[in-house]
Amino acid sequence: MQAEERQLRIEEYLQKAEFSSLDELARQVNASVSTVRRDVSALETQGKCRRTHGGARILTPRSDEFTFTTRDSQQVVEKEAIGKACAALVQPGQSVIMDAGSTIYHVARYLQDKKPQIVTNSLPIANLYASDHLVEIILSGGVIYPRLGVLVGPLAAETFAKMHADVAIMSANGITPEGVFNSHALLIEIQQAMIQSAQKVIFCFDHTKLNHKAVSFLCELDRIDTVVTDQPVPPDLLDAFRRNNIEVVLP
Amino acid sequence: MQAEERQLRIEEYLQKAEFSSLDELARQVNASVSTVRRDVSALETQGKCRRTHGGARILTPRSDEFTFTTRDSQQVVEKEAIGKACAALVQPGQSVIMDAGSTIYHVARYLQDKKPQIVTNSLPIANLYASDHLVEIILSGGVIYPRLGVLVGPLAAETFAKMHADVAIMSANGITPEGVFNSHALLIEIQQAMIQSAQKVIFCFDHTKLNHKAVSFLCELDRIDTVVTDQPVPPDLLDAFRRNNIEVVLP
DNA sequence: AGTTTTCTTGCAAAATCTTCCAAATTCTTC
DNA sequence: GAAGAATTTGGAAGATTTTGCAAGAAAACT
Repeated sequence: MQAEERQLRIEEYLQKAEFSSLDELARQVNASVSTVRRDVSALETQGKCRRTHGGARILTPRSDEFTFTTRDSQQVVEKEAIGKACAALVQPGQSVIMDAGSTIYHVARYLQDKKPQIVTNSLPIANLYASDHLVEIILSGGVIYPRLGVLVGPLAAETFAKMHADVAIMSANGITPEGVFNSHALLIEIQQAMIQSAQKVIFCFDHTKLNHKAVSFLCELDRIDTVVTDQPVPPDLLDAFRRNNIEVVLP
Repeated sequence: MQAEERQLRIEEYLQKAEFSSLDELARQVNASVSTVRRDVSALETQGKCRRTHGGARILTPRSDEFTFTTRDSQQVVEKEAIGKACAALVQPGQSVIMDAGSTIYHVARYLQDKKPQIVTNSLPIANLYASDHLVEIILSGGVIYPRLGVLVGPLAAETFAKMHADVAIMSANGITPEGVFNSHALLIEIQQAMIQSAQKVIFCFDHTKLNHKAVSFLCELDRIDTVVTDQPVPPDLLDAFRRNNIEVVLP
């Protein structure tokens, strides 16, 4: 590949991913880490991105929850790990319903090789693969919920009610032995439709969500097939998981 | 092969590929790398491409106009003018169906003050106002058409069939006294649904589209209420407009 | 403090560029 | 049509750039 083409592709990839490790970039453009490092340095002098330790990021991150701020850089690492582990559960060519939310966004980033068919109401995920010919994206309709870039409303719920997918990859605000809870009431109905339409249901939770309860009830544990999380599950919750035949996956 | 023909084909190939190595070009035109290198140098002095190490690239990055990296396309000035003029036709608070396409994107940019409710299948327009609380965006569902960022397919058509809006702001590839034409067959059905669902239909055409015919028929002139364009309309077309009570708006 | 990861620097291999030359092609002139 | 001149083409030698790797330095994590 040409040097300029490589740099352009790095730039484009960064636009979508906001942040990327040099390793990941090297894989993306099929070059060595050294070369990518030099490319990123060149792009930095052109003012097109900023180098960080181990990677690069775009200058103007999107102004929503997907922003990688230094504040929750720790969280990002965990979400990356969850994302990678969860993506590994998807088989090549499967149809995947994907929830909106930053954790699920990180799952999406690792799905490219699986050539999946993704059905989602998440604008960031849609943008991630908007010009990728390997990944087919079906976007639900709906009203854009400003800050989050999520499509909500009856149009979105209808879309998922009509769909059938192999897997649903979901997230929520909390999970306890009593079930899964979310704080965005607007999303509940849509998420329930997503769960209804999928053969297999995978939930992703970072450890802060375990045994945490939020306002609205989303679903019973028995609808869940797999939980992906980043730390060992507390005993009482693990018991509940066992009773409901929920598989637990750690990175 | 003639030298000129070779250079023409190199130029054409670059237009398609955006980047190419000399090796690849040599294979394309069936000549040696040395020869192709000279050709590329010649094309560079003519200002038709730029040499890079190991290859060449076109000067104007192939901005699919829709690509989210806000790269500029040709005729930006005209499109801006049309966009501004067209936006002025929208009343505050109206519901507006917006077609996908670069011209309409420029209309969208000037709509913020009108606090409109926008219904669209254009991902770039959706992104434009994704985190704006003044403009409500309803995105149609659908499959993302890779490089264009347009939502297509039955889901999209259905959405518009169910909608009702005050205005539809549309574009197409050409307009003649016989009607409006577009080249993307995938979009025709969706655009027809858009036109059907709107009280008032506005079409935007830059002057290159006037009296230009494309593959697929989109609609008759009598469905149009207003045409916004950037140069005076040719007499025969203007006659047809008058017969169909079409108002013409120039910036 | 010690371990791991990443960065820098220097270097050698690979790829590419320039320059030059000879063969091939085309053009000119007779 | 043929001989000679001019141009184009393909390739080779040496210069230059790019690339990937490795060792020590710096930074981050535990």
